[in-house]
Amino acid sequence: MRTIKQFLNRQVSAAIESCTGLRDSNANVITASKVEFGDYQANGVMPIAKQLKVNPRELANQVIEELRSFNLNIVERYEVAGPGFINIYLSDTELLRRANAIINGKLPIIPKSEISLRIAVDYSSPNLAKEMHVGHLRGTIIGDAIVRILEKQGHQVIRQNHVGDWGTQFGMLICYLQELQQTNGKEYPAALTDLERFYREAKSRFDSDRKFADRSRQAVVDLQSGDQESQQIWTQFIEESLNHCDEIYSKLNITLDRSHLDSESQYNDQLTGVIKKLSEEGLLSESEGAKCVFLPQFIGKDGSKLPVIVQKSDGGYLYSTTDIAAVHHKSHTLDIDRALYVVDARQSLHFQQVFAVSKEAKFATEKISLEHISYGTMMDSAGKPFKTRSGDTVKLIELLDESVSRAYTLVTEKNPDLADEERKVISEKVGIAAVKYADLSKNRTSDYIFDWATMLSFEGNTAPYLMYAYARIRSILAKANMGGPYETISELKSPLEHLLLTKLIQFPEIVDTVASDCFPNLLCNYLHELAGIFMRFYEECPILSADEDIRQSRLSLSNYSSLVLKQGLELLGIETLTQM
RNA sequence: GUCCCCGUAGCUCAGCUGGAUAGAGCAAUCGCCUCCUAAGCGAUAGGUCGGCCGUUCGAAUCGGCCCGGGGACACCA
Repeated sequence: MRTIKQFLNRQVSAAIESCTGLRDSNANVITASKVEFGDYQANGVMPIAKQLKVNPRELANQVIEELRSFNLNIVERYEVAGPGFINIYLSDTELLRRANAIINGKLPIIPKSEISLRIAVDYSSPNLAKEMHVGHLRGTIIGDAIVRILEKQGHQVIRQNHVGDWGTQFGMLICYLQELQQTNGKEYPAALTDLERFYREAKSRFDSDRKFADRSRQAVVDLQSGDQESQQIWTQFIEESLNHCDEIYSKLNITLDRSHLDSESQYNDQLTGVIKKLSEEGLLSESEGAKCVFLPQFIGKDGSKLPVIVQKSDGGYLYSTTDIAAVHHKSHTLDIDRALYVVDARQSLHFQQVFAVSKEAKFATEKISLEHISYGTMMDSAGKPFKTRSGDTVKLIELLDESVSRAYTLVTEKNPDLADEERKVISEKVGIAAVKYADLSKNRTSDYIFDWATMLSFEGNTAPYLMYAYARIRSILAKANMGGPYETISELKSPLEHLLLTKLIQFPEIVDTVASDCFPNLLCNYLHELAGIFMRFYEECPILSADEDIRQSRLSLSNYSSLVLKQGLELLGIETLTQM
């Protein structure tokens, strides 16, 4: 199943081939940049005319003649414009036919991808030594949206939450827990309700008490060599920490659960194998006591070769080693086609190195596509990394709670007549949605300025705007009180209706783009534009008071709008409401 | 020093493989609720797209050089 854009691209390209003999040319069909230019425009003729040294407008005319002979029923007419653009106007009849098939369920809103791939997506990946903080928000939200989109397209998605549960700091935490256990008996899990504080206390012990620090280092060794008591405390700690994560995931409507854990500790027993293989491949060398891989493309500070250190001089392993082992696991055990790593942009060098070493040493199969889906840092309104006034990281749970409580204030203000219970439900959804959407709607690669005022204004290009649009539609459909099913759009009377319908039918094109490029903000932009067009339609075109046939048609168009909005928001991990 | 990212309206940001007169939202000013939810709609105002040069029918987009900001760069993750 192809989208209209893909279809037109192929047709225009074929027409160009008949006119010029050039095969597989880029027809460059895009959504028209302005309504005056039709629904789609093909920009590909001009570069080709230039290449062939012919007049671009003349070639465009020939291509159009050819296209007309194809008799495409989706196209109403073609026009040459400007220096050689081909403007394409879609046929309302055919648009209606397709739209109605989608509304009544004969065609899917989002067609399945032609090929179903096995795709691993690493995302969220909190460090279990601490509580999740705002720094984990982006990766978690963006990753979850990507996962939902890929799954919807019919790919086999394997979520991987690569939690940090094996680092050096766990020795410190285990030791501190042991201390508390000795003084307070079995009370110790209570101390873990505030992991952040627990970590700070342990850290300050570590920094101030030499003996404690030594015991901590020993505890890491004990833990990693399988000491029973250390393991037991560690397990308890991890369990408690994961409970915190689960609470966040559930609050944020994130699809991750315990079955998606792909923890660092799982790779512990594969690390020696990684070193061995690297050595066999002749890639391993020793430098200053550490085992390293030097690849020519990585240059360090003073122009010297930059190592990928895979084993420290004290014998310990690093996260590069674990990540390489994980690539092997994805490639050879999970048979993955595409591996996405939704991780902070600051780790891009790390991933370049891991990917390069993995390919070089054949930990990666030929077919696997390793992609770092990087995102920028979260900043405060002054452009500095996001911290509390006292300089601590902001706990994610507190941020979410604040958003919900601000939403509650707002709902109460906007809709005071609603029962308190309903206002609570609405503010839960709206508060969380606002946080998620504020993040998703920005290009992931840029740094993100987190600002309560902007995000919680609940106006403009925000989740509440989209949710409100949805609630309005549902409200009309409920008021129509005809039992539905509102499955037939029969005519497009106003240009706005044509615009709205065209927009709706383009939904799969955007989903397709996001699936390949992993930029969820494109979907946000689309939904915002769609909601905007609907709002205009709503203001300008009477629905319930229209004559019967138009009323039926507009209700169906509204119904279609609600289906797409709901589906789109769902793909972003945002829930809808029927009233707000 | 090397490499990577960024610089678009007062603020926060879009701008898809170069495409037609650079778009939203917030903030500002002015209109629109006896009418389907005003968390809305319309209108006005606001830009030498950091700078210069180049590639071409066409550049915010591609290339080069500068300026400014951020990040990464050997035993943390």
